[in-house]
Amino acid sequence: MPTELPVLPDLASCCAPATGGRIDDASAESLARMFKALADPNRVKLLSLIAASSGQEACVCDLTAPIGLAQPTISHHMKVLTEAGLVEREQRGKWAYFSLVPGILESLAEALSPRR
Amino acid sequence: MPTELPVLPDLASCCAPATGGRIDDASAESLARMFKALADPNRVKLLSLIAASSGQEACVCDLTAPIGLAQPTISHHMKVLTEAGLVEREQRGKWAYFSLVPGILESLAEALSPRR
DNA sequence: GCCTCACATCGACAAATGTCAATACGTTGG
DNA sequence: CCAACGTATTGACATTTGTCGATGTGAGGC
Repeated sequence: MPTELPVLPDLASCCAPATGGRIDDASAESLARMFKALADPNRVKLLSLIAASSGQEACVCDLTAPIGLAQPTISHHMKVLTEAGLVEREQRGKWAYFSLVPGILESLAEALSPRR
Repeated sequence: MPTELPVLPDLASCCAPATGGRIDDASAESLARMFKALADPNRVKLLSLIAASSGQEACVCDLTAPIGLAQPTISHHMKVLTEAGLVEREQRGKWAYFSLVPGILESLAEALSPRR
């Protein structure tokens, strides 16, 4: 099977708890990679918009106006979110629909919860 | 009351849920600011080390060796974490002790939890 | 008072990031 | 097949970021 999948964080290693013990290098990097995707206010807004949309999905055309950035910039941010494993992309006709990866935010939240 | 507090995220606005509705600009920026502090693997490791330490606290001298970075770099990362409101700094004698801000990770986790 | 220790700040540098205009790509409708 | 539309990619640019060596600062110990 193809190794070297560059960013897609397998859920197993992505969400080892950050607290409650010394974290290993791989887990720290997986976690940091996902947090980095959330480290931009516009990407937080994008996620929020998608989560608030009916069906938990939205296309780029729905996101450009509320955020107030140019279309290529929105595409760039969506690529970052996708490669971080936070959203999924599905092409339907001319439109690209993005939706939250099920359970990913819960997993992230779990990684943050202390004590376990 | 003093406005323009530069980074310290008052818990009220920092942790408005990112999902479950369109987030406002201020909340998006507060959230992004905290995620940005977590967006570096070495800072994730630092938080993990502190959380795993007895008494939930550690000084810089305890953190330098496990992370494997120079002392000024550790100090820099701790400053980032402190200014993001994730850790607190307390000077005791010659040492600077850092500890997790109580409840902050839970609040962040809550902001990530969908549906609310 | 000095010297040492623990830590912070400064200056510099390469690397990564956010943004946009211009352009390319793929799908649909005529 | 051609034109229009929705997105993605490219190239460019200023800004930010992570890192370190050198230096500054402040508290204790002699």
